[in-house]
Order: sequence, then C-alpha cells, then structure tokens
Amino acid sequence: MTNKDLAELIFPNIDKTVEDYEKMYPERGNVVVTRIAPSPTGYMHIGGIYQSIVDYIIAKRNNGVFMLRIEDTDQKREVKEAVELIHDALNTYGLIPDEYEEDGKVVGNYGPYVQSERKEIYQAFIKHLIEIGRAYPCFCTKEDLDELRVMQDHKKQRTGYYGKYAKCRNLTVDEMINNIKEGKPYVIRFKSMGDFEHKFKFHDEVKGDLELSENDEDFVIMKSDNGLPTYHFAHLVDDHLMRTTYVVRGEEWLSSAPKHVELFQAFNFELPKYVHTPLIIKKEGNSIRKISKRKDPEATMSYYSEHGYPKEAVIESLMTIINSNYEEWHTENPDKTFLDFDYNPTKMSAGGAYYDLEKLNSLSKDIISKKKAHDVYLESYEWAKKYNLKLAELIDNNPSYYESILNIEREQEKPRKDIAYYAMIEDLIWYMFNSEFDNREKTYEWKNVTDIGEIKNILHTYIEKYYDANDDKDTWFNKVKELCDELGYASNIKEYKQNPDKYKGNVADISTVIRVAVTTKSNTPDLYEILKLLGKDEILRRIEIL
RNA sequence: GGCCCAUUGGUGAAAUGGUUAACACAUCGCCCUCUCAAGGCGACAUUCAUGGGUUCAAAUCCCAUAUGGGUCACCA
Repeated sequence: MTNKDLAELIFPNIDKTVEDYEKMYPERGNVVVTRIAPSPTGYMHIGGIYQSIVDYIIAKRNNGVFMLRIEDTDQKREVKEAVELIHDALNTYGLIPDEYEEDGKVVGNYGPYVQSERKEIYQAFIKHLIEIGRAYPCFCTKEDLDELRVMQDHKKQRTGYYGKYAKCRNLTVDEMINNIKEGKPYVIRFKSMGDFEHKFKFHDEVKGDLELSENDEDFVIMKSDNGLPTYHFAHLVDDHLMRTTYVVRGEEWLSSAPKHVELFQAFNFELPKYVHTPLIIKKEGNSIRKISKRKDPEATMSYYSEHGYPKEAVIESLMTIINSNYEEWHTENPDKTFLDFDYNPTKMSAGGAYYDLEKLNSLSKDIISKKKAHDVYLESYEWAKKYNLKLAELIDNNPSYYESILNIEREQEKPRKDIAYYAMIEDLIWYMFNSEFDNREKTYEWKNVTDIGEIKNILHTYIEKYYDANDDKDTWFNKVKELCDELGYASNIKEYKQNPDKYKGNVADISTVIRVAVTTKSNTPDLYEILKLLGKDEILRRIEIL
C-alpha cells in the first residue's frame, strides 16, 4: 500500500487537484490584496476594526483589493447573526470590502469567502500532502496527548508533537489504513522537516528582520470532527488561492509564523508579506493585558454605537495608535482623510497599542464641535432612534428647535466642545424641553445668592423691567448690568474685586440666578441664546414655578 | 519553563549616533470671561528600566540583568 492509496482512502470523493485550483484562481498580477478574516463569534472586536483599517489603507492606497473572509472552521464557537454583525461594523466605519460573501451572495472571483464552504478545496490540498508523504493521519487520543505533555513537562522538555514524540508519523501506511478501516478517529497532521535548533530569517513589515526557530511540530491541519482545516492550513490555502499579498494579523500570530513558513515551502508557494500588528492593550492598575471582551466593554464595537460616537472619531482614535505621527499630520492637513495618510507599518508601536477612551473623547469632542448643527442633528437623531427613544420623540416634536439648541455656540471659529458622544446630549440639554423640565426632579444649583426672596426679587425685576426678547446680545448684557446697578450688585467684576464690601455681589451672581432659575444648572452654554430659545413666556413660567 | 517581542514623563509617544529629549492627552497655574466648555500663555523627563561596554559623541549600537507582554490546542 502506498501514500496514494492512503490519500484515496481518506478522500475518496476529492477529484480536483491543487493544479486545478491554481487554474481556477489565477494570479492577479501586481494587484495588492489584503483581507480581514474574523471568526463569527458574535461581536466585532475593536482589534478587528483596527486591522481592517490597516488592510483598507494598504489596499486603497495601492488601488488594490480588500477582502472579507469569514473564518468559521470552529463551528462549536459559531454564533448566529455574527456574520451580519461583522458586515454592519465594517459598513458603519466605511471599510467596505471589495470581495465578500453575504447571505449566499458571492462578490468577487476568488470565493467562496466563507471557510466552511471551502472544505473540498482544503481537502484537495491535504490529499496532495498525504500523497507526497508530508501529511499523515494521527490516531492519538486527547489522553495520549495529555500524557505526552505531562511527560515532557516532567522531563523539562519542550512540549508538543514533534520529532520522536510524534509517534504516529512512524506508523506504516498499512497500519494507518487498517486503523482507518477499523473506524478509529483521527486528525491529519503535517509532517514537519524542520529543525528547532536551526534559525531562519523572517521579515515582518512591522518588526523588521527577525530570527525565528524553524518549526518542527507535526501540527494538526485537519480536525477529526468535521474535516475542516485548522487556522494554519486554512491560512495557507486561502491566502495563497485568494492571492493575498499582505497578511495583516495580530502579533499573537507571530509565534506560529514558522509553521506557516514551512507550510508555504511544502507547496513551493510564495510567502505573502506579513504585518503583525501590536496588540491593543489595556492598563488596569499595574497590570497590562490584552483588551478583552469580557472585562472591557470598549473592546466591542457595539460600545461605540451605543454611546453614539461619530465614526470619524473612532477611526481617528484608532489611526493615532496605528501610526502615532498621524495626529500631527492630520492637524496639519485637516481636509484630508485617513486614506491620504502615508501609513508606514514600521512606525507602528513596537509594544502594545494602548487604547485610551479619554483620548477618544477628546478627539470626538473636537470632531463633533466642528460639525454643522444640521449634521449633529441628523446623526444624533439616527442614534436616538436606536438607543434613546425619549430623545427621538423630543426631536420629532420640534426638529428645528432641537437643531437650534445644538447650534448654540456652534458654527463659529471657536465652537463649543462639550459633546463627546451622542448619548451625552440628553444630559446636556434636557432643560431646554418644557416637558422634561416639568417632569424631572429638579435640584436648583444656587451659588452665592441662596435667599429665595432675593432670588425672586432679582428675577421679577429683571423680567418686568429689563428683558426684551428682541435685544441683541450686547444690548441684552448691558441690561443685565443695569439690573445689577439697580439692585446693588457690581456690574463690573474688576471693580467688585477691589471693593467687595460695597456690593451685595456682582454681575456673575445675577447671571447665575437667572441661569439657575431657567435651567436649574449653574453651568450651561451661553445664557443669552438659552433665554432667546426658551422665549419670554416660558422664562416667566419657570420663574413662577420656583 | 522554552521560544519570540518589548521597556522614553501621570498617560500615549517622537527621535533611526551629534546643539536646550518633539507632539498629544491628562494635571496644575495665569489670562480671557456672566457660569461651564473652549481658547491663549506657561509649568510638568538634569534624562530615555538597571549595570557594563563600543565611540570624540548613545535614548539611539553591543552584552548582561530586571520587569512586562505574546505564544506553546483538533481556538482563531
């Protein structure tokens, strides 16, 4: 019996050969091809968007192709609707793949783009490997492998299925065939010819030239339960056949790069360029760790949707950790987008990339402050319809009023920067809505003037003698000052500071009384604008219900 | 434990052998000012984990140590 018989026994229905697939998926010439290859585990990790941005930039800046490939070889972990979630996330951030598959619709000539649909392709490649003696079935049970590991640990040997410990590699073909015919479960392992003591040069686009030990492990390339390949083998087949030129993946893959190198060599395929990106890390006290879905809500993209961060802010914040010179570049080139930026993998942070929500907030405030009121209105309305129905209803009642609120201290040279994400809006402006003002439990934040009699005196005098809705801002403020003079408050703060005893207070105190009376809050945007939007009747009403 | 990667201020970082170690966030102070936010100005590393070496010259090159991270699955 020969390897060919073995291969035929294992894959009787696989007729196509490696050569057939080479012809089906011809080389793409000099086209740059990148891909994002997430597993459908039910959420989109921030690392996925981070890598997608890198993929997208590399592809787009070179007029290349950006693919989305779904890595669903581990069907135990698969979650329904996860694929949809991945598409949504990419669409949200404008990282639209050129080739992908959705709801059975395949876009692109190198599909299928879902690994579970590529089973026969993988198996054809594995069949070839068995025929040439570079892969074999392994009948070791989980217990056998546990035992091996314990023994290796005990003897202080490197753990793993390699060399003399790879006992199934020494089975004769006849023994293998008999085992299979007896129905023993098996996996397919790659037969390594590497030497762990021997180093080779490996070039990574981020880290530069590295020296790695050759792989000598007979690692699993096909699983026993479903005949699907492991990541390592799928990477070889897919990225070769899809003609990927840049493999962008997390740094955690660097340690298995030797496996991939040996696999590519076994087929004599050209190695793609590898871009091992730094891990996104999180600091917690003194410990540093990978950002994780379970512990860090901001690891999942839904966090940003729920909070209502503008997509540009998220991209911007990620760009700053992709290349730290990005921010400076962008302030110098405010009209350009991240696609105009000259991304340089060697400039990626060598250690971990620290994703900082404070930084995001700062960037986001800046971005939102520069938006037109109408755009903030549209975006926050879209957000509210999904995540804050009450706000959506308030907006529906009077869209132009809402837009006017957003326009306070906006669309000017130094716009107000107080909104970092749309979920903040309600807390910032609720008092502008009469219904909210009435419904809420109110705590008036009085400051220096707290005597309610004096407060009412100030307010009544103001509204009866001085307030005129038609005043422009200067006139308005001058009248507030006149009010001060009448009631014994200093209209000039500098003067007040020099002679505090001559006055009951100053213009700031008077303004605060008016501000708190109509908003309950001591800190608000421009008071003139607020009064104007509220209207005299409502101001009066709010004074009366004090 | 083996292998690999990293280590610059409160934080993210720039600098690729050559004057006073960019910039940003945070913090603090002053100014502006009706409050807040913003803005303006300023402060914030005698020093680049530690110890040796190479060099006229080192954060930058070399060696060792320490610390942190990644990985060692039929998970990607």
